Amino acid sequence: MQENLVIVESPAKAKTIEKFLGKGYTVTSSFGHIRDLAKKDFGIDIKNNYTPNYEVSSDKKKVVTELKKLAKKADIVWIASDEDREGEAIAWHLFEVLKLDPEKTKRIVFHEITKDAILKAIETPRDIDQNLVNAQQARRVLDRLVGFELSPVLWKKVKPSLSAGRVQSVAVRLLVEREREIMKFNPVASYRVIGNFDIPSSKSTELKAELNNRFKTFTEAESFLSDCKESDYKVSDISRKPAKRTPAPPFTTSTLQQEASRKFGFSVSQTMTIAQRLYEAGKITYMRTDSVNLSDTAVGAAANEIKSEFGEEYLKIRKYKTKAKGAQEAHEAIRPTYMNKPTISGNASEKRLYELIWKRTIASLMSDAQLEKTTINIEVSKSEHKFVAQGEMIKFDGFLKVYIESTDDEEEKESEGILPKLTSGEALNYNNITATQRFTHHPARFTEASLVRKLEELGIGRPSTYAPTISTIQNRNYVIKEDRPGKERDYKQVILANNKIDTFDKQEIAGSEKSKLFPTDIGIVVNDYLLEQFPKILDFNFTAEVEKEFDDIAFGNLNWPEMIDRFYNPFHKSIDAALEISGRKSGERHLGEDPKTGKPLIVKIGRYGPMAQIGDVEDEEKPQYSALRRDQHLETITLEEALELFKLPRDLGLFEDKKVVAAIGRFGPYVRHDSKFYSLKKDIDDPYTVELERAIELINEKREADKNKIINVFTDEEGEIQVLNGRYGPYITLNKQNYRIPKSTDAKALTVEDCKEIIKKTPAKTTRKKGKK
DNA sequence: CAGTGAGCGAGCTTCCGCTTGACTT
Repeated sequence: MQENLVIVESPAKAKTIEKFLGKGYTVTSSFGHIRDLAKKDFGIDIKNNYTPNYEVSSDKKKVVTELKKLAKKADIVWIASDEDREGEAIAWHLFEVLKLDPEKTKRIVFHEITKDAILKAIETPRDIDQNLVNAQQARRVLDRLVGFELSPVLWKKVKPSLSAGRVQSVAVRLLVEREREIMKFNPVASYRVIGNFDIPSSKSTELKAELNNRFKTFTEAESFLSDCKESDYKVSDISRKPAKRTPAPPFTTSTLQQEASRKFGFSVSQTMTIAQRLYEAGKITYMRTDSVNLSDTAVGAAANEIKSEFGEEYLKIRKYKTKAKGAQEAHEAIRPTYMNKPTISGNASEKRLYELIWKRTIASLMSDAQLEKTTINIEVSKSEHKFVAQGEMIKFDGFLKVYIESTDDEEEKESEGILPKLTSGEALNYNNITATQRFTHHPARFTEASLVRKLEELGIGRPSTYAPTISTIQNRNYVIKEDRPGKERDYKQVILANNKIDTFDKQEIAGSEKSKLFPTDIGIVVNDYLLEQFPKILDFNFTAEVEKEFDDIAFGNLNWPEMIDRFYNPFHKSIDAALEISGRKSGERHLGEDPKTGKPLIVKIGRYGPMAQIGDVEDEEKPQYSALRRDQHLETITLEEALELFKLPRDLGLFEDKKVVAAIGRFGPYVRHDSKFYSLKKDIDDPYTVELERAIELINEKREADKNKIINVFTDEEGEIQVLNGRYGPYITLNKQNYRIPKSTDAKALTVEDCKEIIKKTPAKTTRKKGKK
């Protein structure tokens, strides 16, 4: 019997396909790419027509040996990697590395994992498309050149270990520019007027309506309310208009990330981890895709489910087409494998994500919702302005029965309910009319998911890299994801009720943020520098432009080293030019003079991050330094705020003949005594005012707590072995290394020998390979 | 893992896109 070897990219896919093909076919996977450019010397021979130097990655050595073994045994090797650029390159690398025989190698592709599709693919094999492979090589080489030439410039000019690249640097730019827009933004106030009306003809109901005008000033609002006091009200006009709503298309990677973030607050990497588990369990299709397409079999299964669950009238077959820039359509949309399973077993997040995917997929094939929008105008006899009430009634729910897409708008949504029955000309009485001062909102900060959406819109990055990119810019400390409290803001409210107008001064919290991305000072300085020196790379259209050329290469109309050469020559010149300019980029700002010494006060990025400095390094007297606090930024800190920093550390006095000092560190305010740290209590202590007496109290408290922490101490020739109580239960510590105590051991009873035994048995800490997380 | 910020300098950092495990304090 003929032995066949089929190679796909993912092991989960291999498992499924093996079932379809049966005897004579071994299906295995390459686990993605098996080779990459070497790390040293760029992995590219630039002088020699950009010849790439590929190496089997260290974590792929095992896979490659295994594949070689299997290929040797096979009569025919079927390479079934994805049909896109990267997939074609994987096919070519496999062919090269496994040294396959052209006569015995066939390249096949399929778009859905069904028996029919796979059998059909096997009947229509083709050759490896070298043009498509070349387009990938161009992509790979360009990214390496950009990344490995730009990053070292940053090491010299800003700070070591920083990074830059075609994708990540644009992501940071988007955040920095949005942040600047927000800083510049001045909220504009206006008065929004809401009227609540009684309906004499039906005593129970009330009608809420908003004025079709907002007043710029308090005086205008107040004078309008005085007019209202003297006015009569009547329904002047009622209009009803039919409307419809259509469902959103099935999920792609980026839309799944957005909805999971909006509906459940998942980070993009959380969503991907959960989706990966669902995929491996065979519950959903592949989760890294930019396609909204559903296979015919899936549409059929979904149609059956809709008909039996909701009825024929709820079914509407639609064909979705992908619009995203640079989409490569190697897969289907993300959908349940079995459309007749609305729920699954699994943990809570797996269930939630699965149900979301099921609902979205089903809804995408359901009927439009039919609505009726009603608008009622109310005339005010003493004013030209009108009140407008809007209502919405669902006449046929259609897809709304299962799924409603969320939006990023945080604006409070006025629920547009059903309006009471009224007739034109009917008189109304006001119950109360309220003018509230409202403020315009600055542009929204990005969440992880909304940044992914923006990148996708620009055609930058791929489904497999969205989550890693978001992590990289956070790991480099260009960006931080955090909550920030809002500020208290005063606003005015004028209320007309019971024939009386009253004014209230009120407060609200405005501008609080939850789980948003903020650029850091480093991110801002790096972005400004890159934008100044390498505007082309940071251009939002750069990726789209090179993608066009990659397409030309893929069609065989452009030679890839030529394309790279045209890009590289001017690019490399700009690198040299940037390195010629002496000095570092520190984002230095001169804030003014220190009133005490008359010396200049500056803020800048120092070796350890953002800092303030009084005096010059060249002065006789050494400058004073202070790190900025976490909530302070180079661009916005004022002279007063910076001077405040130098009031710390404060000398509190002596305790047990040693100095006690109060200051603020990375983990917040603390007092230091005898080179030990004692945290100040949040909301109770203030480092600017705390007294010695209180500091001693804190020191004693901590000493007491530490007593309970120590179970036992032994002194050994290797150092001090301590048995301690920790967060995760008792543990042993020696020379700053911690060791776990086996369960069911009484920590108190451990002897020195027991401890040494445990230490010896603990495997040496696997020194994490480079690329710290 | 909290304080620092001078200067020297070995050796290292870094990209984007395919994939899945090992990591547990």
